[in-house]
Amino acid sequence: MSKKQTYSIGELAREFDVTTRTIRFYEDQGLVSPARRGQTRVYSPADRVTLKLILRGKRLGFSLAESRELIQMYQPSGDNRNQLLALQDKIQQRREQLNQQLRDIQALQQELDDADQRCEDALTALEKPDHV
Amino acid sequence: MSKKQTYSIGELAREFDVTTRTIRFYEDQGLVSPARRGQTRVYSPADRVTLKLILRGKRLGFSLAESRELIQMYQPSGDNRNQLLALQDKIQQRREQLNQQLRDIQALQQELDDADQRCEDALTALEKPDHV
DNA sequence: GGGGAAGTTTACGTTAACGTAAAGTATGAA
DNA sequence: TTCATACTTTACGTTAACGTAAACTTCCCC
Repeated sequence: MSKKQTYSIGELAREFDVTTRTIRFYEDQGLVSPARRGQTRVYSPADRVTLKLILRGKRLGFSLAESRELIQMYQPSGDNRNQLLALQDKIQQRREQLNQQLRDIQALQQELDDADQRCEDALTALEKPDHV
Repeated sequence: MSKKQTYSIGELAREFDVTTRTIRFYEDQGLVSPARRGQTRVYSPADRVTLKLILRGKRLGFSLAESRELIQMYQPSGDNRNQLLALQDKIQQRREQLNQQLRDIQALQQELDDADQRCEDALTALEKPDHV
């Protein structure tokens, strides 16, 4: 009725612009565990979300190990108090890392603006060589 | 009068929490070019800024090649019009990449908040087992 | 003048994250 | 039936970003 319920490995590879090798590698590393129909992998919408998380992590420079942690934060095995507290600790650490990245991005944006301005100035100087 | 004018490789390594091997490696890759006093490397404040840029790039998941580009944006060889225009193009591409990272961070922050909330709920449920 | 600390070069080793190739299976169209 | 396409496993290859070790010089201190 609504969205597609399963995906082939090729479909996901095309959608996320990675190779099937990459997706199988993530499975090797225990990041996704698609169902099987015979030999063939069958991915659920939840698997697709997991892939999205991994690739978003990649764009932020996360290693696969870090992304694995993020994914586990999504499925808290909420029976043990200490595990939950440890998880909150990790969540807090991630928050701080993200805030650092935010500061880095803002600094870089400022510097790109400056660099752009210097380009403009240099171009203007080229157009009007001795216009005082 | 004001700040220190030169730095040894060891000083910078300590300040930025990397090994001297790392700093020499960056030199190998053409990212920094410190002066020499005899054999010994002598780093200027500008070299120090360059290192800062590299490490900030690292925190954002940039490769050294990408950081090299960023550094070159900082020192525009402002004599050629086409080079300047190409540089502005690259600056624009970087801007877009940073904006993507911003969106990724915001999405992740939201999800971390959700995950944290689920932890809280699970913990609360543990404390008050059958409080209706 | 003998350490010790910090610097140097050279070079092989290591890890992550896939790439690439080989060889086989399944399935639908012509 | 044969061909193309998409899937599978297995396994060796590759690149980036350093780590690590060896062997050497310089300088300072007691």
